[in-house]
Amino acid sequence: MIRLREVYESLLTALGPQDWWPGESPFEVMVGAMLVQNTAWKNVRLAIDNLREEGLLSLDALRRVPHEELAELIRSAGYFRLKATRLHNLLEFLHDRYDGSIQAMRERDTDTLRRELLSVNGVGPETADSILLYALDRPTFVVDTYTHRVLARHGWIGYNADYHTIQELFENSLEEDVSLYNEFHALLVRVGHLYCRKTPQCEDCPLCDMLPEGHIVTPD
DNA sequence: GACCAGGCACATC
DNA sequence: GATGTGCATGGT
Repeated sequence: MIRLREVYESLLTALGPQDWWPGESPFEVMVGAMLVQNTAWKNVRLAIDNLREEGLLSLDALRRVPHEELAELIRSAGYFRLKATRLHNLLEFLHDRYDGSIQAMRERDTDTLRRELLSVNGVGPETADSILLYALDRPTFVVDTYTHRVLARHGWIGYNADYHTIQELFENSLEEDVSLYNEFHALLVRVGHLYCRKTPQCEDCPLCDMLPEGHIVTPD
């Protein structure tokens, strides 16, 4: 049985706090969550920098930008036409459902918010949970490619484990703590970048160190 | 020049 | 329900 708390402590000791989405507005976090889908964060930052330079990191401003123009501004984030459409879908949702008020969203319960977010075309489980955790401070564990791969590689879950199962694993074995979920997810992405890419770099991996002697990390 | 990255929706079987 | 495919840029 995986001791997630120990995994967390190991990662934090080895890698330190990741300080994810520091000093950014909830709205900016939402935009980032949409743009980062299946994309390197470096490319997303270029796109967000463009939006910031144009003064477009607010709902009202961004809603007024024509589709073609928005697509060009976020080109660096990849899938730019698709993401322009999906971003507009989210913006219209925020406007229609909450009159653009983050405060109004904060007053809604987490389950309802998650259902509503998932109803937006372009928002899937990870994007919804990223928004809930990183923009709205809800104790919702975010499961992404690295969460799945890192746990599976070290034999803690099966490769066929689905999103909900992995999320429950975290939420059931950890205390409900926004800061903990925030940091843990960021650490999993970081350790994934460093040691658990498609071609594993297991040497010096803090998680491989936790495994029994002679344990072989399984390939994908 | 191939390979990869903090997904998601949709088509087809 | 499972499996396959399109979407696209920029870094390694």
